[in-house]
Amino acid sequence: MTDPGSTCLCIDLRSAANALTRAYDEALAPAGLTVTQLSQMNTIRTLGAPTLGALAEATGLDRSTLGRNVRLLERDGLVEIAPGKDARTRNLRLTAKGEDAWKMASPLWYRTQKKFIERLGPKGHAELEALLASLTNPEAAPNAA
Amino acid sequence: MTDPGSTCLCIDLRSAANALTRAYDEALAPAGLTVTQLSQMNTIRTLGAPTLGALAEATGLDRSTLGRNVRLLERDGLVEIAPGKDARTRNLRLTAKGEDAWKMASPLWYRTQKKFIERLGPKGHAELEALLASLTNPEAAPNAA
DNA sequence: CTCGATTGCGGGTAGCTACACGTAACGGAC
DNA sequence: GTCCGTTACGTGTAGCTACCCGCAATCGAG
Repeated sequence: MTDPGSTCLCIDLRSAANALTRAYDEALAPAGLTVTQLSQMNTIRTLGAPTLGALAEATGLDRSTLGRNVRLLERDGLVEIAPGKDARTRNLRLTAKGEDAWKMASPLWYRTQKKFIERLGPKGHAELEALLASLTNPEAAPNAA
Repeated sequence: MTDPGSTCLCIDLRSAANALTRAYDEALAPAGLTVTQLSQMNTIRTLGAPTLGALAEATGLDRSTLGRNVRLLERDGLVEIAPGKDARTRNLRLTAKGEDAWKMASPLWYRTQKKFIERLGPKGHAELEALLASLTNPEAAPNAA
C-alpha cells in the first residue's frame, strides 16, 4: 500500500510510466539513448524518411515536442534533418552513427521489455495493451457496463 | 493501428499517460490546477503536514522533483512551506486558498475520472490498476504463465 | 498571375521528472 | 563537549511534453 488515497487513474498511469521509463533508460544507458529517443529513431526508421508532422502523428506527440527531441538527436549526430521537396518540410533519417546506436540499443531494449512482460504474464500483457488502447482511442473501447 | 511498430510497453504507457494528462489538465484548468498539482495537494492533505521526503515517498517521485513542484504551489499561494521542528525539514500544508482550489478541482477531477472508468468498464478498471501495480511493485505480480 | 487560406515548422514560455553534487542540521560514539 | 556519519533539502544540469503565436511556403480561387 504505497499510496492509500491515490486511485487516480491518471496519476497511477504516470507513476507506472515514470517507473518504467527509469528502468528502460537505465538499461539503454550503455547505448547513450533514452527510451523515447530509441522509440523515435525506431519510428523514423520504420516510416522511411518522415517529416516532423508525420512523426508527430505516428507517435501521438506534439509537433513542437518532436521538433525539440529530434534536434537533440541531430546534435548528437544520430539523425539527419534535411529540407524536403516541399521547402516547408524536413525529412528525417538516421545517420550511420544513428544506425549503430540503434543496433546497440535494440537488444538492451528487448531484455528490459521481456522482463516486464514476464512479470505481467502473456495474458496480462495483452490485456494491458488493450486497456491502454481503449484509453487513448475511444473507438477501441469495449465499454462493457 | 495508430503505430504499427510500437508495442514498446514503456512507450505505450507513456503515450497513454500523456493522453490522460492532457484530458485531466484540460478538465482541471478552470480551477487553475494540473492533475499532478491536485494529486500532490491531495497527498499533502491526506498525510497531515508531511515533509518533502514523506511526500516524495508517498508519491514515488524524486525529492528534488517534489521540491520544485511544491515551490510552484507555494508561489501561487496554495501551499505553505514551514520549517519543521527538525531544522532540516519542511512541513507542507495547504493554505486557505489551497483548500478552496482543492474543493473546486475535486468535482472536475471526478467527472474526468468517471469518464475514463466508464470507458474501461468496472472490470477493466480493476484489471488495469492491478496490472499497473504489478509493474511498479514486483511483489504484487501474479506472474501467471 | 495574384491574393487569401491552409499547411509545416520554429521559438517563447511553462510544467514535470530525474540524477549528481553540495550544504546544513542532527545524532550517536567517545 | 567534540567529531563523524547520516539525513533532509537545495541547486545545477538535462530531458520530455505541451500550448500559443508567428513566419514562410504552398495551394486553390478568381
